[in-house]
Amino acid sequence: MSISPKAALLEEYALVGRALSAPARLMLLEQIAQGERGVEALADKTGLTIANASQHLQQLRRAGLVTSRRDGKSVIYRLSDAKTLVLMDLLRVVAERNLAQVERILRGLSEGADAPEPVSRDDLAARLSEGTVTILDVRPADEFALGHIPGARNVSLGELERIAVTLDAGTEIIAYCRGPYCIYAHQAVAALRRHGLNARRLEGGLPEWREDGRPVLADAQ
Amino acid sequence: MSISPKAALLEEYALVGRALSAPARLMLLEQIAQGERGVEALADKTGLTIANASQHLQQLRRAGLVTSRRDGKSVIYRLSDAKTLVLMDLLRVVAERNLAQVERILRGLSEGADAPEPVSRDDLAARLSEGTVTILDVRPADEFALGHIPGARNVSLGELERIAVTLDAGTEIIAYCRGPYCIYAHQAVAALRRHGLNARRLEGGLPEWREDGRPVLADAQ
DNA sequence: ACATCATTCAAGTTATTTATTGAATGTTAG
DNA sequence: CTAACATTCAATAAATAACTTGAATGATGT
Repeated sequence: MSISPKAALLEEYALVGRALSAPARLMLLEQIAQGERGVEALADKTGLTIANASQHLQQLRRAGLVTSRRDGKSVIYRLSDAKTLVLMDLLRVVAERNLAQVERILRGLSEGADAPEPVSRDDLAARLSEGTVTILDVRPADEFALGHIPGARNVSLGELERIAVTLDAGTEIIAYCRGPYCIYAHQAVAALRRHGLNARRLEGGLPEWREDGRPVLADAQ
Repeated sequence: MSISPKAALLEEYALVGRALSAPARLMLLEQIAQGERGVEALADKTGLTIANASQHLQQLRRAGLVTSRRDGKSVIYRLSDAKTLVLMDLLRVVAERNLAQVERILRGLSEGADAPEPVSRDDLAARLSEGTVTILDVRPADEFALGHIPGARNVSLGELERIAVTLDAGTEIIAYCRGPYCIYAHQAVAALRRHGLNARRLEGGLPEWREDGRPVLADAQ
């Protein structure tokens, strides 16, 4: 303990903050939150080189945000626990609350259409059992396969325009995607509303839904 | 919006993480959590130069963690809201849970004496009304003056040895300091226990106590 | 044992961040 | 208006972090 313990402690706490300070690592966290994955899959999804992704993942692990295990030839990364999700969401909440820039970006996604308040997960759960709602999962098919809300229909943003005309204008549509940092649901809701449909966004994404202990359907591996 | 909105958003969220990635800024946050203060006072307390502190404070402000207002010649900084405290504490929790290094540093503070579990704020509040407990505030006098738990006695670590012999071995002693990152209370409890006293640490510090909506006594300014 | 595959390590380059210094800004008091 | 003061800005040097490339490690299957 050559330096003061106080400074040493702050250094360790700052390590956690530093892990959250690079967009590349937030992207990785978002992906890992969809379900555990190996380095190559994560690198693919995020557009990072494998070596680069590996290094970022090690930083996340050192900070205690993710853990890894070896599965045959692959190393599988997953979130350590729910605290990582809470941290990720707090980052978003603080940013959205205080950074005018974020407001502008999110408003830009709606392109004129007014974005309605998101639906809470409690509300959706209640409505799910009544069957009075259409749920759209706007994530890529492979993430949908790893787990999705029961009854949700997987639609890519590209297909959305084509599918919009087939949807019932009377039934409310609720769209969700990856979670705090994902903008697919924002874009889907805006597109649907331009078609005159009654669409809203789910608060949070699949990781938060799962974390609530609600049912998640996964395709057999 | 020259780059993708997704990347722009992540950049903004990462800004919040980056603000939490430097020990100097965590120190500043800890100080600001004691009560609002001007740049010079914060620089003094943290040992930073004024210009340096000013720049760090602006980063914290850009990230939305603190806000500032002008009061005469001074610029006063304060925490934006309770979310900042939650973020700070989550950093500590994640670090303590996963970083063996933190464990070692904290254990080193106790120097052999086994550290008991901290007392919850609920427990302390209950015991306060019964008057069956001695509360020690081990922060510097000026921070004590800005606000402290009613009935607490302000004692510096230096005075502690001298005062230990005057304390009743039968009454439980509860020590607190600045909050998540402060180690004074750890050290005080260790010292008192070496004197055979029944001492424990309060969970969290003054900022958390205040945030709970509990009474705080401040000396007249 | 050998070849193969996924991941990590190591070294070098580029880009960011930090701390310091001195000047500039904005506010109050005389 | 001017002087005094607190803070911020600007420019620099030093320290850190990010990304790339190619080699090394570790596990699996033949």
